[in-house]
Formats: sequence, structure tokens, C-alpha cells
Amino acid sequence: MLNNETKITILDIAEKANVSPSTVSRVLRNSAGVAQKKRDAVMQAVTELDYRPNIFAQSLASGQSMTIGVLTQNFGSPFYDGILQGILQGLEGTDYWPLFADGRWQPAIEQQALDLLLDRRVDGIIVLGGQTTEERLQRIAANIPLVVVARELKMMPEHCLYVDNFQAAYRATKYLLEMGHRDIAHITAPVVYQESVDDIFKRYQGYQQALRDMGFEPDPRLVVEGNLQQQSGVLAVEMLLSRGRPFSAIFSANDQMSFGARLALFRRGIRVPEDVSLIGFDDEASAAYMVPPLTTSRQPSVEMGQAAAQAILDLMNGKTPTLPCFQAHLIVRESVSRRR
Amino acid sequence: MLNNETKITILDIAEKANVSPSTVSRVLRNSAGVAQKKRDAVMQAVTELDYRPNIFAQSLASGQSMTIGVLTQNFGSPFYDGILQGILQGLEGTDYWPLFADGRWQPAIEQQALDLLLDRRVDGIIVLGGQTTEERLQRIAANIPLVVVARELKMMPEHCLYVDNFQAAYRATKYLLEMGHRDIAHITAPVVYQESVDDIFKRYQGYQQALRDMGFEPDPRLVVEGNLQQQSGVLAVEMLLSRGRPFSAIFSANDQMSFGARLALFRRGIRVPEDVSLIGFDDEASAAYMVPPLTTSRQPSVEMGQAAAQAILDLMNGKTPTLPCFQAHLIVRESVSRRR
DNA sequence: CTGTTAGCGCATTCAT
DNA sequence: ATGAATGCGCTAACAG
Repeated sequence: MLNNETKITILDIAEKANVSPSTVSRVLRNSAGVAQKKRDAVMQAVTELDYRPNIFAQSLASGQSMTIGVLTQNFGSPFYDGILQGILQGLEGTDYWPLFADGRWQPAIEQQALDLLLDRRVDGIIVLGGQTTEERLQRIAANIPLVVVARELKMMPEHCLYVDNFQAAYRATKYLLEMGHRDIAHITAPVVYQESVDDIFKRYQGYQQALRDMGFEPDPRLVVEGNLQQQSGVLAVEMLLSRGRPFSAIFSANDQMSFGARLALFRRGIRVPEDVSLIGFDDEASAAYMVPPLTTSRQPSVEMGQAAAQAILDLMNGKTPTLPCFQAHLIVRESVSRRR
Repeated sequence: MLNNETKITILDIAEKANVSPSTVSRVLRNSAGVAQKKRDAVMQAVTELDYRPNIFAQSLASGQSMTIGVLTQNFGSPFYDGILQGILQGLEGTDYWPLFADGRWQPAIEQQALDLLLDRRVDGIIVLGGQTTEERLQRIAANIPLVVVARELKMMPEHCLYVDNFQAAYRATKYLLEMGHRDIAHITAPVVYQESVDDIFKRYQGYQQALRDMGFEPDPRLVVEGNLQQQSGVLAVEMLLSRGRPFSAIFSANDQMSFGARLALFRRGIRVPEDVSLIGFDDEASAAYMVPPLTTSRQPSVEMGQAAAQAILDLMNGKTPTLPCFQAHLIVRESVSRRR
């Protein structure tokens, strides 16, 4: 518990600097004018004694913990880790420190994790995805600054930071159409597996709308469902092939399944992108390692994390966030060849 | 800051349960025998008022923070994130909470991050890799439980949890030799880029030793250096090819570079593993998505994280860790074909 | 077994 | 501008 050998307190340095404890506190937190001489004396004593304020005493007395709670859903997930990284970067240089909790995509655990963060008296909280009810989130937001990332809330859109899934899917599909593809398969996932409420479904809708806007009727035989895991992408392609309905491109609702799809195609001797074009969704960094590599222009997840950190800091400073409702754009990696 | 509407303290529930605050504290932390009746009354009051103990007051009074610091080097790195995940799992169900800090592979930042964790009065600390001097680590270990993961310390081996790099590389190389390969290239990295002191160098040594033990003299023309990043793997293969020295297999000192190598081979139309076999190192999960996929039997990084959590818990309970010096085994993914 | 009394280390009034 | 006093909420002796 002790930071070094002796636990020196504010009294020690007050004594050494010949001032009162309150003066020491003042110069340390810059809360009031203090004579330059005393200020210097205090600072010198601080460095000489290598004084470290006790965070718990500070928090107890001030009511501030100087921490930001971050509720993620899956530690180790590329997309979420990207956001975490962004948050870390965004908080750098500030006096705030992130406290992480993992909901593991299980509502019960998620609630527990939320409670833990609240128990830790975080000054602000960033929630990534998840299934916490909007009511609960509203109740929390009433007490402390709250930002929700990668999820769209109807009742409190001004707290959200999310990707426009519909638009991104729409653009991806449109791109394939423009490349001459007419038989575009889509790998989606049923609601039970969906990350947050209806992300995946919106991608499905974007896919359909793009087809319709370009004058094509979506063919249900070209749509298969997976569970968002890599392995299900393999099965999805098997399923597609078994249906006998030809296709020249696949748009997968997430990168994981697109990896599985890539694998299945490889096993079948189907070349990408010569025989079949492939587009994923989520911007997993590892997609760049695929053969051929899927490409993207930026790393939106990290950007979202940074934006989230900025927003929560703004909220805590009383400012309304500069990005009340930031919308990341197309998060797609592609490996596409022209058709016809 | 307040958890809910009203901030209720231990006095509130003491009053409601008709006992003294200390009795409340006793039942809450189970620190002494309390009459069942009072115990029940307290518990009921706690639930009725939805009482949440103030962590800061607890820590201040008890001297325990119930947190363990985790110093990582690169948030978002597959290998380290695996360890973090393991730590999270290992801490689950205990009363301890992890506090993460990121050293970013930069010694100055690493020191700062360490200081921050210490300032937060963590009860124990897990250090992943890094370059903190052994002296500093020893000084810390003298004060609080310390476990060092993915790094081997000469002066305090009993605190370490690492991979036997030499052995793993030795086995990988031997495996290639047994598969009939004779011209085995190796992609390594100079010291300046090395993760922790000499991990990469030990892999190089293991590679050499295996060759010698099997009666072959290492050929310097088959060894190239990268910087551990993916892109450098591409360049490494280009370099190898330009040298005109034939090779039938590549053993890369980490997975990132092997991905790059895979890419370069693909661009050159060299098939894997038909033309050239490839072995990586680190067990990156994404390696499974390569085409053809690299395989492995387990996920050592997560295991190491769990072991680290267990070890630190043991240390804090006064027990000597059950795994004083755990050595993960072969961390290799392979895509190898028989030669000749 | 249980209530009373002191702090834990700091921030923050309130006087001066 | 600065010192003294008070309290943050809880734990840990200390008595009984």
C-alpha cells in the first residue's frame, strides 16, 4: 500500500515548508492565490520528499474520483479494443484515468459491471454497445456524464456516438453494383446474436435498399444467416453454394464472418476476387493480412474512441460536446473485382 | 459522484438496523462474529436502502485499494490483449479489480504509467514485458506483490511468467528440418525493436542451435531483419528473394512479420505451403484467418494472463504462487508442407 | 459480541 | 493571502 518506504503526508511537507496544510493543498491543486515564496517552498518540499498525494483521501474529501468508467462488451475484440485504444489516447494528458469493465455480451454480467463502475464512483462513464436498457442509462445520465458508443439510443441521441450502419451497408452494396455485380449475396445474423439491438439488421436493410434503388429486387436465396463468429462464415458460404443460386459477390455483415467466408471459398478453390468479390464490415485490422488483403482508408474504431473521450471530457466541463452525435462513415474493407 | 439519488452512508443503515456503525462494518466485511439477528437486520437495511459502501472511505481507512495494477505495453496488441483477457478472467469472482495502464513501448511513458499505478495505491501489480529496470522492479516488489509476465528477469526469476523463446524457436526449426527442409530462412529483428530485452534474439538463437544440432551450419544469407511490424515482413521476403539464395521455408520471429511475408509471397505468386512453408511466432488469433490458415493448439497468451492473476492473488494471500516460474510452451503457428 | 472513540489524508469552509 | 477547524465515510483498536 505504501508507495515507497515512508508514507509522507501533506503534513510532512507543510512542516518542511513552514506553511499550513491547507496552503500546501492550495498550491497543489492551484485552487487559490498563494505567495510565490511559499509556493516555491512547498514545491521544493514536495520534490525533495517525493510526496505522493493519497488518492483516496483526495477523492473522499473532494467527492471526485478522477476516473472515467468504460464498460466494454468483449475484451479482446478487435473492434472494441480499437475504441478502448482511442479512449486511452483521448484521455492522455488529462487528469482522468479510465476504469475498464467487461460485460461479456451477457446482460447479467453487464449490469454487474455497471454496478461495479458506479460503486467505484467514476466521474463519468462510457458505455460501448451492450444491452443495458435505455431507462437505466437515462437514470445514470441524470447523475453523471454518460456517452454511449457504437449504439444508437432513441430517447437520448445526444449521448450517442455510433456508426451509420445503414449508410455504410448501402454504400458497400452500391459499390458492388457499380462494379457490375448483379448477384450479390449477403451474410447477416439473426437478432439474438446481434451486437447492439439492430446494428446487423440495419446493414441488411442498407443492402436491400441499395438493390432496390438501383432497380433490383433482393433475392432471399442470396441471404444467409450466421452467428457473427468466424466459423459461421464458413457455413454460410457452404449454404450459399448448396442452394445452387449463382453469385459473384458477397457482402458480409461483419469481418469475422467474412474471414470464414474467405476460408470456405479457398477450400472450394474459388478465387477472391477473381471468381467472387468480398466485402466485410467492421474494419478489423487483421483484414489487412488476408490474401488478398482487404483495404480501408482509416481506422474508425480508434477515432470513435477518441471522440468518446473528448465528448465525456466536454460533458464534465459543462460544455456540450462538440460532437453531440458523431457518425463514423463507411467501415468497410473490400476485395472486389469488376464484373462482366 | 453519487451513486443514486441520496448518498446513504453506513450511519443510515446503522440507525435503521438499530446497531452501531461498527457492527454494520463487521457484518459487511465479515470481520468478526455478529449475532444472527443483528446480522439479518443489517443486511435487510442494506438491501432496502440499496446501500453502496464508499470505496474511497474504505480504502482510506483500511489501507487497501482492492485493485491490482496491470502495466501493459501496447493496448490493442493481440498478444498482450490476450494476456489482459486472461487476467480479467483470473480476477473474476475475487474482490480485486484490475487497473490498466499502457506503456506504449516507450520507457519514459512506461515509467509514468508505473508511477500512476503506484499513486493509485494498487495492492499488487502485474507488469507485461516492458523495459523497466530490474532494480526498479525489485524496489517495487519489496513493497507490494509483483508479477512480471512475458519477460525473464535474472535477479528475480521467481516473479516471472514467460515463454521459453529459445525452446519454442528450437522446436519450430527442428520441425521444419524434420519435414525435410534444409534451406530455412529466418526473419528476426535488431535489438532496438525487440519487445522485451532479448525475446527475439533468443528465438534467433534457438533457430541456430536447432540447425547446428541437426548438423547444419546456419547461413547468414538466410537471415533478414525486420522491425516486428507487418510491413517489414514484406520487405524481408523481398530482400531474401533478391539475395538469390534459395529457401524452402521461412521461420518468422513474430506473427506480424509472418503476415507480411505471406503477403509478399502471394504478390510474387509463390504458394504457401506448396512452394514455401511458413511458421510464425506469437499465436495471434488472426493467424487462423490466413489463407491457408496457420494452426495452433491453444491460446497461450490467455493462459498466461490467468496464471498471472492467480500468482498475484497467491502472493497477496501470503502463499507462494503455485507457479513460481511458469513456462508456456511452443507458441507457434504453422503452415508447412513436407519437402523432397 | 457490541458500542464508543479515534483516526486514515486531504479539501474546504471560516475566520483572520 | 493563510492558518485553524471541520468533515468526507469508513475501519480498527479500545473498552465493556
